[in-house]
Formats: sequence, C-alpha cells, structure tokens
Amino acid sequence: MPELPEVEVVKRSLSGKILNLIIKKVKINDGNLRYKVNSRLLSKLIGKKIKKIQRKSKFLIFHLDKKYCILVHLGMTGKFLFINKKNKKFKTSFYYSLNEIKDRKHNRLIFIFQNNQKLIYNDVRKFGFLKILDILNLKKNAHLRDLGPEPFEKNCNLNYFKKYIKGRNRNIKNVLMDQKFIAGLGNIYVNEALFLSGINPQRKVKKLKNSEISIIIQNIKKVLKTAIRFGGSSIKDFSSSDGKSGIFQQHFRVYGREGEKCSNIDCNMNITRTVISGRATFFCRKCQK
DNA sequence: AGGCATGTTACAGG
DNA sequence: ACCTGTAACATGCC
Repeated sequence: MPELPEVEVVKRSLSGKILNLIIKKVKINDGNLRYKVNSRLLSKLIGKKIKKIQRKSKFLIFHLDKKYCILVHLGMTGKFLFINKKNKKFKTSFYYSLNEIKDRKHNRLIFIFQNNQKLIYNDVRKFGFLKILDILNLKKNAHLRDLGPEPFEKNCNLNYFKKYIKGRNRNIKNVLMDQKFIAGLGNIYVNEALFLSGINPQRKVKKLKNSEISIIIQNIKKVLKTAIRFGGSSIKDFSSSDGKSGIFQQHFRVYGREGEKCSNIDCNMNITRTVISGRATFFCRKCQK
C-alpha cells in the first residue's frame, strides 16, 4: 500500500535489519510479477552483500556488491516481511511467523541470508516488481528517468509549479498524481493534501493563485511527514517489514469518508465522492473551493 | 454477482 | 502536443 510515506517506512524498517547481510539463496515461488523476475540475474546475487537501501519516490533500491542493485516497486499490495530465525522463540518473531503463515500463499520470493534470516517479498495482486540492474544503468532506467522532483526537494517549489502549470488545462488532482510532475504522491495523499489546502480537486491548475499553490505545497509536505511519523497508512494490510501496521489511516480527513461529516469545525457538509481520472476522489464541497 | 482497491502503462479519441 | 477516459494487469474483499 505504498505511496511515498509507506515506502519510506519500509525502507527504514528494512535498513535496520538486512544491511550487511549476505544472500545465500533465493527461492522463487512465483516470479510472474508485473515483470517476470529474471531468475538468471537473481542467482547472480548469491554471495552478495546488501550494502544500502535507498528510496526514490515510490521505488526502493537495494544496493549490493559489485554494482548490482535491485529496483523494487511495491505496486498496490507488495510487502516485505523479515523473518528472524535466530530469535524464533521470542515474541516478536512469533508475530512474524503468524504473518507468514496467514498469507503464505502470496509469498512470491524469499531471500535467505547466510545467517538464515529471511526476507520475503509478498504481493497479493502482483502489480509490484523487482528488477536486477547494474547501478551504472540506474539513472537512465525508464522507471526512474522521468520522475519529477520529490515533495521534500528544494526545487519542488512555487516557481517550479508556476512554470509547469502555465497554460495547462489539467485539474490539480491529476497534476499531483502525475509522477512526471511530482514524484511520490498517490491517490490517498493527494486527496488529503487538497482537503487540508481547501482546494477543490477539479480546479484547473492555470487558475490557481500563487498563494493557493504555496498552500498546496506546504500541505503536501505536512501530510507526508505526518504519515511517515505514524508509520504510514494501512488500508487492507500494509505493513512494514516487521509486520507492524501504520496507523495514519485513522487520521484520514477525507479519503474513504464518503457521506461522513466534514471534519472541519463549523462545517456541516458531508464528504463527497466522485471520480477524477478514473480514481476515487473525496472532498468537501463547502471547504474546498 | 458486481463493484471496488494504495499503481502504472497503453491506447483511443477529442 | 495536450488532455481525458478507459482498460488492462491479478487477486481478494465487501
């Protein structure tokens, strides 16, 4: 369940666990993910050490020895699960085992490390993927090449928005969902950021005032930061690699709240659901103009 | 049974 | 070129 905050949470939780581990074996239960897993390349990872984990937008990049890296996208339901065999008897790993047993069916790949700890890639819908690449080719990789700036980068500012927006006839929701314009947002956080900003998702970008754009930028950062702080949002069953769920979904102001009363004080309006660019869109008709 | 789902991409048509 | 809508991918849940 991965937009930028969820992927960041996964990155952080994984970094504390698998850095410096050496891959002993990789088991492919079902390699037919969004792109078929290349088993030949995968076997080249045996004996390699995980040196660094990086997040780029909604992608994870595992850096390994010898310029190998794994580019990962979690799609809609991709998850990593870390199994600490060494502490099998401890409560925490009992927790992992439960998770593993509950959803063994969707464990697609299993990385086994030299110390017998395991990293499982679990993905119900198989929209996610793992690609083994040469680090030197990373920059020109088609998935990463065209990504826009991330919300926390300093070039993601009012001027950048103004320049892009000029003469464009798109609505603001659609633009914020566009990874080529700004990287890392998805449907949930765009809905939330526009609510916080008091901007109707249908507004044409060319008609936004500078002050409104600034507010949007500010709220994008705010909502992402808060979501990371709460461990991401767990709709259905997102979990970080230690099986913990995030709780930011409890803080959604509009997403999934069709018909519920607007959470702004003094507003009696119910939240509206509509569809924009094929995606569910939630907003308050009164508070978002 | 039908509709919906955190994402991305391809394609058709205006 | 720009923009929108739709469908597809694979699967499960309500």
